[in-house]
Amino acid sequence: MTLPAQLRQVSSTIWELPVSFKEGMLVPVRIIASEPLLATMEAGVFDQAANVACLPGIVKYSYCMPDGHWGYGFPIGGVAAMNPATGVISPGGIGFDINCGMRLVLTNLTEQEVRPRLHKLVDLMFERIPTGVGCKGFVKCTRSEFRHVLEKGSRWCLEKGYATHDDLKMTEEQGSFSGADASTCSERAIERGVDQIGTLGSGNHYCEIQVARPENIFDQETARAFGITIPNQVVIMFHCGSRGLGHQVATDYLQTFLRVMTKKYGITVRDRELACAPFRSPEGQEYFSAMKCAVNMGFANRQVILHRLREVFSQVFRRSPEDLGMDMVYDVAHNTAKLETHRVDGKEKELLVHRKGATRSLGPHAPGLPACYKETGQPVIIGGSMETGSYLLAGNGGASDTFFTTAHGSGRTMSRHQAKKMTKGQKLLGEMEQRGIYVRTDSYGGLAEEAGFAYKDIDVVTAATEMADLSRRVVKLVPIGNIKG
DNA sequence: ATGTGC
Repeated sequence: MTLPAQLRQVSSTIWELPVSFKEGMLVPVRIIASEPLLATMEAGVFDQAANVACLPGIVKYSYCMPDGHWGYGFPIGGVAAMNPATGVISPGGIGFDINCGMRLVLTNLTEQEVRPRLHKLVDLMFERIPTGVGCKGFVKCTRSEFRHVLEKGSRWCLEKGYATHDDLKMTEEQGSFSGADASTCSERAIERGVDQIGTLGSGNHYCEIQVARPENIFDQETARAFGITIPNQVVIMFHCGSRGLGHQVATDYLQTFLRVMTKKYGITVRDRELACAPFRSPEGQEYFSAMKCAVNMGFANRQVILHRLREVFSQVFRRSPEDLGMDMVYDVAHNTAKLETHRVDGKEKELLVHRKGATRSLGPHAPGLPACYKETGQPVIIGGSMETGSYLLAGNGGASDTFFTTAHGSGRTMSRHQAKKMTKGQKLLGEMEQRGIYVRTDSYGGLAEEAGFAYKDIDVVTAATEMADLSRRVVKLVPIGNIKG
């Protein structure tokens, strides 16, 4: 595709569109990418990032990460920091799946120990962790109890025996965003979410058994600090979010914002999908609270899935989760908005940072890091396609430019429809099995949509984040077992 | 992404 004529190369990994690119732009666009990745980006990405640059209160740049692609309103991979006093909050800058995120869990097992029981393990995971559209979890929860989940996140899990103190320590914001008031979530949102705690969902959500092969370790010292200490160590990575609850919250407030944005607040946007409200307005604050509830649902969801995983491994290997070393490396969200303090033009400022398909990436010594990661920087978990593997990285100081943010995944290269035309789920499953990856899925059609060829090369994406100094590669993790929605 | 969209 032809790049916009006004796109200017700032460095080997920074590409800038000036405010003259589009009428109404308040700040320039900055695309962070290597040249080959930039060439694969759709025209829509530049257009959408430029639309975001027009949003009231945006500070510094409208960013797009190296895995950026076309999304709802904002590009996926979009990062926008707003001045909270003058700026807006926009659901399109967070995504429908609020607190979609990644969790990585250690074991002290090796691939050699797991292989003989892999089928049993994956089958039991598939049985115990509900997958697919509309799936329900095992946690029986009244609506009023569910409101506690929304207000407390992982802290609720700790109270109910689904979490350890260490789990909370190893979760972004300790698995609980403060200021979540469940009364800002509609009854419909609560209805959709109440029986979905501990469920994986569908689409690109998965739970994977992976191996850290010695030849895939990029940074031995940091790998050790993150708990990767044994050759061919088995780890578990999973990807899911806040399910129906987050989706309904996004839907509800998009509607509200469309109603009040122009009429009440006089804001016009370049695209209806950028519906927003002033952050300090009643509507903006209500959405911010409901979004936090969805964030907490996302953390609780992943925490209960971890609880089930511990039971499954315990049953198959006849050892306790402690004995199996099933400790968390980290849990990090990639669809949120957060009030954070950042240094802008030499001054500390509080900003509302939208990250949509973009991962927080704190560098060494950043406040908010668990003590054990002070020297290494934050573990960053980037999921690739189910065929090609995923990465554990570490946050770098250089990410301060992007408000401490890096990429989140591979990014699709083709539509789900197109991918489904190119292969059949059952055929793919057989091919993967031959290559030593055992997969169970709720939907063969859904599996075909997630084929490796439908995604950008994760090696290229993570290399670009390293070149741009946003995060550095620690270890590539390759799949041997996978359950999918 | 989503009790899947026209």
